[in-house]
Amino acid sequence: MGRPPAYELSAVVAAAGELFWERGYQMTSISDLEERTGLDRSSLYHAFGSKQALFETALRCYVEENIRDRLAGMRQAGAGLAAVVSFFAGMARAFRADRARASRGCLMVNTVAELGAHDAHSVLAAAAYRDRLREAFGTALSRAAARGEVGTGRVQARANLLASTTMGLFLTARIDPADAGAVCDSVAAEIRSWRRNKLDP
Amino acid sequence: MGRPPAYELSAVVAAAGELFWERGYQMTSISDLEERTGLDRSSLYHAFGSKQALFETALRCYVEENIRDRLAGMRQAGAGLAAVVSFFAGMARAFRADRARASRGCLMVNTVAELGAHDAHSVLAAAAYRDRLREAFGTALSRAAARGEVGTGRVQARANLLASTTMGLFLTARIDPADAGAVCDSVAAEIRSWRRNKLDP
DNA sequence: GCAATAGTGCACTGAGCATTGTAGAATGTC
DNA sequence: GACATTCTACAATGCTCAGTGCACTATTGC
Repeated sequence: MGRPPAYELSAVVAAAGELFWERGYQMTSISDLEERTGLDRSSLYHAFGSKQALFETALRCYVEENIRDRLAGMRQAGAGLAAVVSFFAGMARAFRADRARASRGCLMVNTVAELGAHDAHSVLAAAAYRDRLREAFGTALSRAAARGEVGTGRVQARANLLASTTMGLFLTARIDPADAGAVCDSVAAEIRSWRRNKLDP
Repeated sequence: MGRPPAYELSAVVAAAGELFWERGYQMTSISDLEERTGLDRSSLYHAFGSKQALFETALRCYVEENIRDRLAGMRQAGAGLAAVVSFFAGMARAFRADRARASRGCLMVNTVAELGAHDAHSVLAAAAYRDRLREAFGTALSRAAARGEVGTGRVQARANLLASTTMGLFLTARIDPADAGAVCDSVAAEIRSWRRNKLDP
């Protein structure tokens, strides 16, 4: 009972996330959020409690929306080295497809750089994000190793390296999206060269 | 003539840079800068004109102080693949030696993530920073190729990739410095594996 | 010592910020 | 249709911020 909300919560969170993604946490004011979401500040505070809480919700939503699908290909049963290459090919495509969007980089990456040690939550969220990347790369590389596509020795080290590289790509995209696309191609080429030579022992 | 300054300009710039590095541009207030530098805001404004101008000066100083020496090893005449490996070994050492400092990442990386497209100067500075990294990696890899340590085909692509990876490492360090050290080791291992097998054509 | 010059200390300004309070509007239940 | 409940609009709160104005101090050149 009571008056029904005039908005859809998920749409508000998504709109807020876009704004935080464009401008960063601190440069986004409540007034900006009012304008973008169409809600009055009183409604925002009623629904989320604080700017910080809205941001955390938006960040969580962002990660789900933007990462899950991207990593899905590497978690499939048939995934292997090609799936890892595809991930970076997809990144390259995304960077080239929408320059403006690509130049925002990644909200999670931007957040850890902006708030870092001053906000415990963002460090935890960033660690979780990093671990999801690592796990996905690790899964695909493990399968590649099981199939003999690559050696078994450096699977986790390489997965961690690729997670770090992915974050670096988002930063590179903030400097120049088209250039970041080219670096994605280089990463893909490097990964392809991990393929064990059939003549090797 | 006139009253002499009671401070040393370079020390003030360095102190301001440290603060910006710890807290980021926006979270650093003029009051914070007064406290850290020991100068009154009137002196700061007299010397630099604005918070933005002080930041740009501090950023320039930071890049010179922190990057030049790091890259020096790769610009020497005798540099090759080992110099590139050494660069990442040095990064690993630094990350492990001072956790608190390492968790600040890199001021330039943080800045491009925080201010990004909203401050044209920071994008230009970041591009220059990226290009310095690329050039240093490119120089060392070219020499390595000339000596036959690695193939000649992917030198610049790999240099760009390593520049991107380096930025990713600084972000990784913001999440967990010790872990970033481990990733540095993985990068070094990967680079070593670029060494052309002596039995190859 | 007496200008002229340059640096400093302190109070102040106006703007913008996140957050809150309150009055009213829209719903369900009886 | 009255009530409880939930949402919304708008105004105001107290606070911090970047930047400024001004009186004062320390120096140089004469």
